Amino acid sequence: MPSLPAVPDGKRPTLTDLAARAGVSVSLASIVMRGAKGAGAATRERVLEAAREIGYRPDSRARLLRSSRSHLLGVQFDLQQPFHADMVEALYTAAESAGYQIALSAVAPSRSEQHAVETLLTDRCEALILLSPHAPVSRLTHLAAQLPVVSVARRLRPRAQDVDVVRAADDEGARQAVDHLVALGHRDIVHIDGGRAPGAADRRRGYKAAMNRHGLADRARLVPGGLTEDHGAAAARTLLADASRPTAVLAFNDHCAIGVLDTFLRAGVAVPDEISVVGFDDSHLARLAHVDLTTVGQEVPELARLAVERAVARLEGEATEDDREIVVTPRLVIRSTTAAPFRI
Amino acid sequence: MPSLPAVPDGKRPTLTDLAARAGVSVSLASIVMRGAKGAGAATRERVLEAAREIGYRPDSRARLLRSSRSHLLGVQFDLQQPFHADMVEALYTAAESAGYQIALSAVAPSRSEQHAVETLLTDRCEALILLSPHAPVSRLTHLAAQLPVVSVARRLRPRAQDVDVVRAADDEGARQAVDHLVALGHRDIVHIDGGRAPGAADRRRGYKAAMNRHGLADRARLVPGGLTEDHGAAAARTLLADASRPTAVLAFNDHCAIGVLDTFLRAGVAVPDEISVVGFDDSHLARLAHVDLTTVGQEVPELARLAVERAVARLEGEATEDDREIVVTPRLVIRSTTAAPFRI
DNA sequence: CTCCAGGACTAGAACGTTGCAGAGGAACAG
DNA sequence: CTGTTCCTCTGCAACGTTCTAGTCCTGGAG
Repeated sequence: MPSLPAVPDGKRPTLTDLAARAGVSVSLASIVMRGAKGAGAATRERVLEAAREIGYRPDSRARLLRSSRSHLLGVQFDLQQPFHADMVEALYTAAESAGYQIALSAVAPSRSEQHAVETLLTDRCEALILLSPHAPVSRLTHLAAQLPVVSVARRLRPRAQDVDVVRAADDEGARQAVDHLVALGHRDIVHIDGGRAPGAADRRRGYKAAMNRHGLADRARLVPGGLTEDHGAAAARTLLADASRPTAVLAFNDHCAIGVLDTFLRAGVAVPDEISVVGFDDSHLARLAHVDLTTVGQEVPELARLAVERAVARLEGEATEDDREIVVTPRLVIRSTTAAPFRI
Repeated sequence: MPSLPAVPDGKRPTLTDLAARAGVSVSLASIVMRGAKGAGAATRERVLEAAREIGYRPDSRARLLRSSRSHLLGVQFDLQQPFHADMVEALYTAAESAGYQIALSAVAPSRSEQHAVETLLTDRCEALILLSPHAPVSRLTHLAAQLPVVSVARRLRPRAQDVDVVRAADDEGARQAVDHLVALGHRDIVHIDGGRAPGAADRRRGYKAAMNRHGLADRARLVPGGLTEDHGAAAARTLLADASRPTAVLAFNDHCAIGVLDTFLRAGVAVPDEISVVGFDDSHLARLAHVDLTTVGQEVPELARLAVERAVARLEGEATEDDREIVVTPRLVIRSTTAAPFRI
């Protein structure tokens, strides 16, 4: 015999069941359940009581089907990026306070962006918030022809038609980091970059510009890196093998910086005594007590709030056409991996 | 070619639009779009072509509303746990090959489990897969009275009524780790535990039992730890402050182990030369080239497959009542943080 | 030639909601 | 007492699908 149905009757209770139980019409039950006005206090209480008794739960699909607005924002994120995890959390609360809901779709090695977006679309999301999307600009514009699209943390150049961008000022962040290091007395500052990752080009540019401005153009040096600990570790090994070791390193992101830290540690190079390290993102990794990494904060809650705000503005037709890009100034968070350089 | 705006009036195209465009009835268009049989080859092609032209996309909400089955599995996961990220990825593929879809709902400091489950329920998920849920057993059984519930990685004792459990044999994993260390020649093996975290009690038990079996009962030693790097780092500091330092450490999970590694590194204690370290989970953290942590693998794809399989079995009434718990044997992955102890 | 099987196609009723157009009353102003 | 207004409540038609029960063919068996 097949296992017993989860619920006695097997069926999940509907508005009709609820209405019957409370002895009112379906419409009235609906009114009560969504807290609309137009129901008497006594009846309201009776309906709510009945709902509790039979364990009634509104069916969001039917609800959304009926009202043409779904109030759903689709969010595409990468399961392996802590920065995305932080963003998703912030997006939940930002969306909630704007009266919207979030539908998540994950990207992973075995699940492409294309696939992720596909499911969000069939779920009838009204707008898409894509975290550091890698898709070609052509695909993004094609999407944007169908519904509002916000790209977070990935700058689009040339600006993609109809695609909104919310991002941190990566160049400015790199500048802040360099300024901080220079103020401490550093002159040999290396940047381990992020290759083709979203934001990497801007961080490179900001780094170079800042070095120039401090008259250190000839000391500027880029080392190829990437987004992961492994990339950082490899770059750090390159630096260690070198005759002239820098006194400070600006890594592409926190992950990368941690790879750097770890490699230095293993090689017996003291941080920050012998070398200073700065990360980027201020993800929760950086905040771990034993890491305590100086890093450039991306103001996650702010980015999330703006992304939602922009998506909603497009949906309600409030946004103008000439402010497609919102840039948030990052904020340097000084912790314990930077200090004045070792003087000879 | 960049197709033109979906439909003149800006509305997303529906089956009716598609049918009109292709010159067939709505029913037939539906048949073609879901690949059912009952349509001629020529017509089929014509409808598909029309769908491409107007950019038609089925509306999953309407679809699910109509067919009483939603084929949706709700997954609750923690944004901050890498192990969960790995599981989610595996769940996507497992569900897909079982003909089901996944709806994600995240747990985070600012978003409770209760809230996460709430949204999954209103989304009409047919079953719930909860990754290391912390909810009290009473709430789980209450949920399970409404729909099939699978708890992954959290053992429920006493067995909760109607709740399925899929988990790794945590005690067995701890045993494997201890056996490995003993085989290498270690005798002073410490376990940094996970407190009240799901699985922690079993790992403690497995550790103690293994130590007993090797006649090392009097050397067994527990140090309070936890799930994060910080917990591991704190525990490691305790060990370092001690007069008699162990030669090997079994940490509660990879995160914790990494905190331990880092602290040892900073203190100039060489791993594995002076002390061996073993983690738990084989999350991608452990696989990073510069970490290369010996760890107990949880067989993520297998856990995911079984969780989906079990949920589906309940839904289709195929599962019996007396095999509520599925236990998967973990597998020790030996990397480079373990070696024979330093001999005096 | 008749009959029937079966393939291609269609009409219309669900699914669980919400929104709209009203039906009854009670309260109140005139 | 009449008319008006407001409030509570109801019935019914959507929303975009799928499903059931057909209709209308074509062609092959008898």
